Amino acid sequence: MDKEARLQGTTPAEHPEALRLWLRMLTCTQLIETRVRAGLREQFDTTLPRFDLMAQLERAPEGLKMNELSRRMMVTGGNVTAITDQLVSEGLVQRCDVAGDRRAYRVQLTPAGRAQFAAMAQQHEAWIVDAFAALGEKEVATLHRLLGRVKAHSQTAVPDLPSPPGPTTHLSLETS
Amino acid sequence: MDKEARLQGTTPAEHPEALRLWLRMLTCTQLIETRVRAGLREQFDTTLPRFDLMAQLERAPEGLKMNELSRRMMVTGGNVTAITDQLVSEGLVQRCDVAGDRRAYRVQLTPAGRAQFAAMAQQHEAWIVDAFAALGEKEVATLHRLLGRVKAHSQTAVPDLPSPPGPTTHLSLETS
DNA sequence: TATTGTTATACTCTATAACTATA
DNA sequence: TATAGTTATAGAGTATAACAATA
Repeated sequence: MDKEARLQGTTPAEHPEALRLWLRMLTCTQLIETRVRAGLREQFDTTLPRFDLMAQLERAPEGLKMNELSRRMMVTGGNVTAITDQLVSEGLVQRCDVAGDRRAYRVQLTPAGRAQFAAMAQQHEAWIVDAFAALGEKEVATLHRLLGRVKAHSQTAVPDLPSPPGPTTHLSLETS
Repeated sequence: MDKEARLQGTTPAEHPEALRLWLRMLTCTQLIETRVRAGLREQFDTTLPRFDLMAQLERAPEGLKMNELSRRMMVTGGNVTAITDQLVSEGLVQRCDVAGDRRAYRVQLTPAGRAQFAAMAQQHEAWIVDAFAALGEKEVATLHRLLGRVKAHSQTAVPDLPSPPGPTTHLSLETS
């Protein structure tokens, strides 16, 4: 590959700090995510995508179509079907017919699902609060603000990767 | 944005800022990671774990044992074998006998591997620098410092999850 | 018996694509 | 023909466990 030649001279390593920041951020994210996943599994026998799906429904009391769930979870349809099937079989969500379109239906939390989600959400928040307990209120705000800039830049830049392979999981919750 | 607020409204929510920060951080991480993965695949026909393995070797010119690679990559041995096999078959790394222990060997970058890694590392750094281009030097430093506190807290706390399921990938690079 | 590394297998999370049934 | 949803399959990335050879 002659790509080496082409890549020469792009950055003479002027910004190693960005690299260090990235690795640290990745480490933090993984530490927290691993903890959340383990907690969800051990305490609620569930997974992050399932939690995510229920979180979406919790915010839409009238229910969501598979369509909408897929879009909001940033995941393709087949996966949503599989997760929904599981949750239905456990009585946590239900599929309700949509009047006027016999192809579609709305997925809703059942009372049992709503109750379980409440418990999970509370515990989830506790994990997250703990994860950032080393920071003060102001520092959390600073972090949030700076990452907002990073996010905005990442989302607008690079139109040559328009519809990438897709996120790995459950990022859906950041709606902004 | 209003959806975020609605979500937080569901919980008693004394610390919704931590939750919002977490979701934003997760989004940022995934945006950058997705981009890096896509770039590695498209421009170098490789993956993040492969890149990570080569990065480890680049820092250890004398080579590393499978053992060491496994530990540094925070991944179990079978996976390291598989990745190493691939890289060997492409001539990017080689297995050298270890004098005095016929069970083990050292894995080293070949000259071709070293050359390819140099190109990849340069491009990788460019992606990362771009990802944080919205921030100034001081802000990058601030982020790095604050996340250092988060990391330290996450690593020391919660001894009840001693050896968790393990990270998803390539975090190894954060050595500190 | 302990350690190094390999092999075989399985699980999680995701994607693509072919398919059914409505519209 | 287009859309809603399902099914089947594949792939990346990881884990565990049984195994070989050597220590």
